[in-house]
Amino acid sequence: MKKLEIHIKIDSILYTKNPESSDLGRNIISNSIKMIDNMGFESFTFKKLGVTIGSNESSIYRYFSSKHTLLVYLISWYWSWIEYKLVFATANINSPKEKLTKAIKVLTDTITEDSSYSYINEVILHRIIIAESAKAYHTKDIDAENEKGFYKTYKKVVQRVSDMVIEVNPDFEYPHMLISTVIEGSHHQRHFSKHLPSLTDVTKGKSNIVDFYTQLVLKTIDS
Amino acid sequence: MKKLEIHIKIDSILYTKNPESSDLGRNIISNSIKMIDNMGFESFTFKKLGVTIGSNESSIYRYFSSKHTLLVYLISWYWSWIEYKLVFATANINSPKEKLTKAIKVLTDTITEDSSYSYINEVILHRIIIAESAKAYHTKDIDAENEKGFYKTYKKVVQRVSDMVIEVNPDFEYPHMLISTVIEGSHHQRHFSKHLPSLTDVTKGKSNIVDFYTQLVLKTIDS
DNA sequence: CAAATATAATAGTAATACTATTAATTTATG
DNA sequence: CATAAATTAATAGTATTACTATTATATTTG
Repeated sequence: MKKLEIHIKIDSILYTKNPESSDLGRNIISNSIKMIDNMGFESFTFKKLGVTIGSNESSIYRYFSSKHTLLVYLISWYWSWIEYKLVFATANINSPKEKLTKAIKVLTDTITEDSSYSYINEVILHRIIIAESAKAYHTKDIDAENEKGFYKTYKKVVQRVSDMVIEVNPDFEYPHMLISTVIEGSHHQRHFSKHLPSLTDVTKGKSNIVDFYTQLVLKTIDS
Repeated sequence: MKKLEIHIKIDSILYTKNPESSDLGRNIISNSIKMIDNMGFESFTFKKLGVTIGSNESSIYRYFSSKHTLLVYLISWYWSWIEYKLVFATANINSPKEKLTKAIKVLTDTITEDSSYSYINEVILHRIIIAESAKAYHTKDIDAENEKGFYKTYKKVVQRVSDMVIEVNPDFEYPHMLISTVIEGSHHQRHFSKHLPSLTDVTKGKSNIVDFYTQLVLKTIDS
């Protein structure tokens, strides 16, 4: 069966020229994802990207004003995609608890399959989110960027799942804290399990992370 | 009453020359803390530090081989200090639950007072931990650095509090995940409450963060 | 007081994260 | 189909960074 071709629209504040609008733009996106994953965000440069895509550094600057904005673009795309997955996973489910459980799975699970309809490899992008996204909002410019709407899609996801928490327990006081803790926490756990395993209790094969955060949420909001 | 003068010993892998051993070294530490807090880790350079302390860039390199190792040194100092606070806060308390509660407070609370015995301002250092520490372990070199023992003090703290979790509930399967989630989570919440408040439920004046994580831990490990 | 050590001063390097200019190529439209 | 407009490539250049290396001058210590 053919996959549903969703289209994720990205706010124009996140680019100078829309990368979806040309081959070069799409090449910038798909190859920057691969390269950031391979060499890490610090080592990644527009010059190196230009070499691998057979294009010039200055041409890339016509799409993104800096490598930081490119990272923010990727992160924003990721959260829009997660929101789409959330909507899909929770559609037509009446039980608030079941809905929330499904949502937590979407937020905390691994991504195993690239949807292949687009030039964006979600499996690799997920690794970038885990390894690099903290760098995006740990800058001195965060307030200015937030005002421009750079983190809107992330905030939307947190809001959406916080609403599900409230559906389960309307008296729970800290839904946003809980959900942002789960999101950031699960990313940390995946990072730690790879590099600082003594900070986790991840055992091979088992998807402990999903279990752990599901239990954590359900027990915490239990009244 | 005079404050207890504790001494925090830092492993020699974390410096080239021990900064505690000279005025210049102590100046490097105390001023780098102030400067990183003021301008952010990216904008901070050894050249700028040299200018403010009236010393030469190359002299600073005799203490730390890079600004990254300096950051790791500061983080390591912070976790040793937290471990000391943990031991102190939980001494002579018999109830496992009370002990754990005190420990969570140490991990998640604000730092309001600089202990003033040393050249290290803990209030400012805490801000650096919140804003910059993620950058230390989100590098391509993390595995090599971890092997050298760069993150030992952090891991010790997680282990110590995980043990307290097990004291309360010996059957709980994910103590390390829980505690590292609490630590990273509380730092995120403090960062978000300042810059992306819609991701939190922090209301002015109240120490919601301590409350939230205390509830979260106790409920999650409740059998 | 001499030797060892620490620090300062100076210079230099490769790379980064851009900006600016001009030229070549492609695409749109009248 | 021709011309303008837009896009991309090529080249060059800049200030800064994160260092390293060398030499000179202080300072400490045995």
